[in-house]
Amino acid sequence: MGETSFGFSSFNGFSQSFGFNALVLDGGKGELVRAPVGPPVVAGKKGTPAAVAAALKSHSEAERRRRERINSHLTTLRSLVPCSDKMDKASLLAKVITHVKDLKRHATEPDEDGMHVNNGIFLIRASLCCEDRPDLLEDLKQTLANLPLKTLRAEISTLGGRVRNMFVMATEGKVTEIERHLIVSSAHQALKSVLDRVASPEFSPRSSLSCKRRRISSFDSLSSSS
Amino acid sequence: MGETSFGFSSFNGFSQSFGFNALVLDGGKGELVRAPVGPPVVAGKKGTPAAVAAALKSHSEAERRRRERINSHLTTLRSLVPCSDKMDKASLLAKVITHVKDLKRHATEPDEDGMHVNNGIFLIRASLCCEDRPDLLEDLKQTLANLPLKTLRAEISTLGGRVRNMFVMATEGKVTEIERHLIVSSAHQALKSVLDRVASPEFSPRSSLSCKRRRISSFDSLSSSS
DNA sequence: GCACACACGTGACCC
DNA sequence: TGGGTCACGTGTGTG
Repeated sequence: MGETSFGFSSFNGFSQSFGFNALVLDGGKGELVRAPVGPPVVAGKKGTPAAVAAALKSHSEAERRRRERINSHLTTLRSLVPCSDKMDKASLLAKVITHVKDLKRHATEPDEDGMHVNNGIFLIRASLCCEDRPDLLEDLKQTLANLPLKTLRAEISTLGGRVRNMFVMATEGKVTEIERHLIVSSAHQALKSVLDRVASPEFSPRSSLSCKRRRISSFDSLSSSS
Repeated sequence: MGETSFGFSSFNGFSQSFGFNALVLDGGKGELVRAPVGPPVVAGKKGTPAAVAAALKSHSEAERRRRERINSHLTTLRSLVPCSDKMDKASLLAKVITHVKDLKRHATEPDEDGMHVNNGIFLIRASLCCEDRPDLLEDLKQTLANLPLKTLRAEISTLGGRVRNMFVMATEGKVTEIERHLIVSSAHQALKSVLDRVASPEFSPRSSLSCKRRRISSFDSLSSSS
């Protein structure tokens, strides 16, 4: 049986290229493959040699299809998790595991701190509530454009002369923990300067700004003023 | 070489159990394994028979370790994605793919409507802001217990005689789109009745309730009252 | 018997 | 050169 194993092994290199033709070729040369050993070593157990050869072939083809199915899934997984190109199979799966865990973790604590981590890409949610002024929106737009973030969503609502803005921004690519803190603090700083430009604090005691997990919520600031 | 292949195949069953001992045994019986064929069939190409046997053994062991690594990752993945027990390898990977896609999709639309979907399991975020009263919390606790949801997170803050609650709740299992709507609306209804029990609306004009995407935000209600 | 899925050892290839 | 990964065919078990 060992011999037939080896013989078919070499033949199957061709069967991959030629597809079904190889079956005919294989069936024709089936005897040759088993020739090197004199006696019918183990193969005598089953039916005619041609039949067992055909069965073996369909078996290997099925196995090949199975491998292709698995590997195609692995490549789509590779495209789904970042930086997994040219990574070995086991490492890819390990990365998929941590990725799933990360995503799952953030799915169960939504909106806790206004920031979501997605495998190196960060989402920052900032909200801002203050008195309205003529060019506030233009100011905000400029400020956001100068940040190393792209704005995914923005919500603006006004009521009674006050304006409330909410943004969801994301880093352009993967960032380290340190870069994350720098970006967040600079975003906070920038939005704070926008607030300062609205009016002097003593004239606008009810402004609020939320960025990252430290939030001066609109609820708090408005309640304390009432 | 075919013979050695078959011989090692049977031997490896032991090597798995006995580990390194099998190598010694193998070195000692190396000749015996290849004995059945008289001439040095194919093995003449490389070094001493014992050497090639040792190489082959370490090779197959390395491959076995590789398989174990991959499979262990697959089993942890199986524990991570729901309903993937007793599922074939390819299907498992397919499920992992859709799972990752789902999680990713909801990671990029955070907090949009206070509800996150996770493969049939729904997260509902509800927040509630009103005047405090003695047994408000007990009332809330009862109300939530009667909903077909489990509470994942709860935040309570009070300020100036007002109380603000935030809950993240999840369905116990997978639910359909229709069930989702029913659950959400019943949750909204239940929480609304809690608010009504605080005081008559005319005495508590600044109560707010957020559930699902229709949100009477604290900002709106508080601003309108100021 | 047939179809399917898995683990295994092995040749080829790459550092 | 070894130590690693990969694809392959095959043996084997399950339905």
